[in-house]
Amino acid sequence: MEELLTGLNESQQQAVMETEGYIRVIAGAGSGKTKALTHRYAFLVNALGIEPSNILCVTFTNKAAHEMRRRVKKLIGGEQDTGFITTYHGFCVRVLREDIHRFFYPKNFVILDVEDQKTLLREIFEDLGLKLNDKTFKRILDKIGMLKGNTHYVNQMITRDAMVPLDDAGDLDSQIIQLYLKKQKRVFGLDFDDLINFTFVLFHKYPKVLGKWQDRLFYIQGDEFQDSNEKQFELMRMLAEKHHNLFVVGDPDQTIYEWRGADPKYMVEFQSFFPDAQTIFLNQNYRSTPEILAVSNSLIKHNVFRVDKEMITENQEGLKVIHYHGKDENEEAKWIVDKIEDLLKKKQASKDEIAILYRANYLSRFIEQALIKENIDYTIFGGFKFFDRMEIKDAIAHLRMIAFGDDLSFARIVNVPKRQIGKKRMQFLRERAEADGLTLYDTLKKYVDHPRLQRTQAQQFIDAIESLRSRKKDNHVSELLQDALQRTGYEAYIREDGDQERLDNLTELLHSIVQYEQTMGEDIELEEYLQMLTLYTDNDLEGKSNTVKLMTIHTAKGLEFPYVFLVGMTESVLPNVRTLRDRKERGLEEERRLAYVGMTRAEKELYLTESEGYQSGGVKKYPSRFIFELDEDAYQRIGILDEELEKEAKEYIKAAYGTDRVANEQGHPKGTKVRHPVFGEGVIEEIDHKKNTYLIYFDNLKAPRPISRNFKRLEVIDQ
DNA sequence: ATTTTCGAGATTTTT
DNA sequence: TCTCGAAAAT
Repeated sequence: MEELLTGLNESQQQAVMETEGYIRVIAGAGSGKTKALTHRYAFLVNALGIEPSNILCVTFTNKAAHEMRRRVKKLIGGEQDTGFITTYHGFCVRVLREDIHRFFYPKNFVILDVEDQKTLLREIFEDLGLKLNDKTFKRILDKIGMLKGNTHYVNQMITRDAMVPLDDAGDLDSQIIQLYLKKQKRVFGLDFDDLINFTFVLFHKYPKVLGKWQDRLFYIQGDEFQDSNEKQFELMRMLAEKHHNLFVVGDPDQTIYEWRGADPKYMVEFQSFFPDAQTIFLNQNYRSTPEILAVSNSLIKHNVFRVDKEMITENQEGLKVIHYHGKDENEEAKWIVDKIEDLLKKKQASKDEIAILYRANYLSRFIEQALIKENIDYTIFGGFKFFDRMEIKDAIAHLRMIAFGDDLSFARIVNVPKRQIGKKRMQFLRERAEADGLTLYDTLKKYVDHPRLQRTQAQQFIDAIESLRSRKKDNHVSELLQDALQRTGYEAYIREDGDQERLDNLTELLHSIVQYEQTMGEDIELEEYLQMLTLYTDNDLEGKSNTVKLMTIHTAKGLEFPYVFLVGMTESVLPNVRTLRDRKERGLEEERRLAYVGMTRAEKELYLTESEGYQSGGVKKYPSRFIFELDEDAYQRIGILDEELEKEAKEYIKAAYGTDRVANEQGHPKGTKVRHPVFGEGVIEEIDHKKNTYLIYFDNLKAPRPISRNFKRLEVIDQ
């Protein structure tokens, strides 16, 4: 108990021991959010004697869940099962594994990832004689996504009955969607949205099931709550309805996922959802120097839609934040790399301590080139992932074939290595499967002696799968995989290909499964393992050690680094021009929060860099408005930003959509009566933010005139 | 007619 | 770096 509270300040202690009821902790960057959460969990277990299986703790990423489990285990002892420290989706899978059988789905439903969805759609397109391009794919997927919230859709998916068209508009898209849903139902597939939607329907349709889970979960905790969307919030609210213990942690200033449905209102207006809720503020920053904090604070203050909170710190003073202005990208990159070498040599910093953050992935390019030139090791995060690799997907498909025998896995591996089952024979199988209502694999078994399947190695494939299936129960997942790759000839196939890297990857996969078995208990069911695996994306930061880390600001969320370079701080990149166009003020504020998140990752030193030149479309580059919004005495500028350019930049920013608050305050609202030195009196009809003009109807003119908002000699007429 | 090449342009990402 | 479309080459 003592131990649980050491190293915590008063408000953190309060947050830990405040155990009953609805509690929100509004905690700024670097204030120990995760610490409060882990310590509270440990407090519940150690001091109050609550079983971990009665505590649900949800996070957004597996990585966060993993980190949380690690830290909790340190405090409560490693023996205990912390399985309910998980992601929203992970939790839904657990619920569905227990209760989805109430629907027509089997316990071993298949979780579809994006690639699976693409495969299904591609098949449909091929059948229709069409080609599926990325744009169409996205559009259809979008439309399907919209349907997922529709109860009618879910109700159809959970019954044995055939699908009824959702609308009879009959345009090509809806036909395709109809076919898609039919296919999805046939493979017992659930996509990521379905996991949450089905859980909802399950809870609504079967109050007993909901009751069971409510009973079980005495305490519920939510991390990064400002990023939860309606469904996630609703799920938490439902589960907490019985015991009324919901404890959420978040920072509204770090909401950076509104564009994918997150709504900070669940955090900000927590009190209105739960009137008896309590609020605890954690506003001491333990991460950054006062200088870094001052700069970040001065930026975020410009947001209007905001719960006001100023972060403070008692940390030692450090270096002033630096803004570097370069003449072009190469100069910017060069300066950054020089600075890094400086840090490495003069300050004995290690490469691990340095991070380079940017708005969009393509911005890493120039930095990369410069780093290569100077021979500095680096790692880029957020590129391709281990589990996205072809050979890994194939290997997993073998396992899925043993466990589920689903059409998707079948199509993936039946002809790898070549078994003479190409397009034509696949087509035959698909037709037969459709007619007989069987899976592709069962169809293959049934028709293996059919003339159309002669001179194929179908029988060997069937033998391999059957023999593996018979041993499923008595073997560990890792052993099964090893055997599968041997027996089907897949390993030999990769070996012959001569690609050592692929072989190594397969070995690594085996290794990771063994590790998984060791942590989760060796008798883990194959089916469950596969479902968890689909939800798992590795974005393990410890990948390569002692390298400079490059990543987007989004990826850096929740992380901290002693030295941070926030690069490419160019107007229209950060803030991004498309965000400004699409989402107006809300967009601008989210971009500002993004910059804030980037800055507050830094512990010791923060560098903001940007450069002149031209970007796509020949648009001249100017420093980001966020640079100009910072307190001038809070940072130091390096590089010459001449007055002319600065003036030009500020004009440009004013003219671009989303003029800053100062300009708004200076401007006049719609309907204001004004006097113009030439045109005389008139009324402001419209305000065009893009062109930075008013549209004014003058009493003496027939048509309205656009007048610049910067025009100083426009007087307001008092009434 | 079909493939290849070359240059320009680029949100952000998890489950 | 990756993707997409137009122009060039087969």
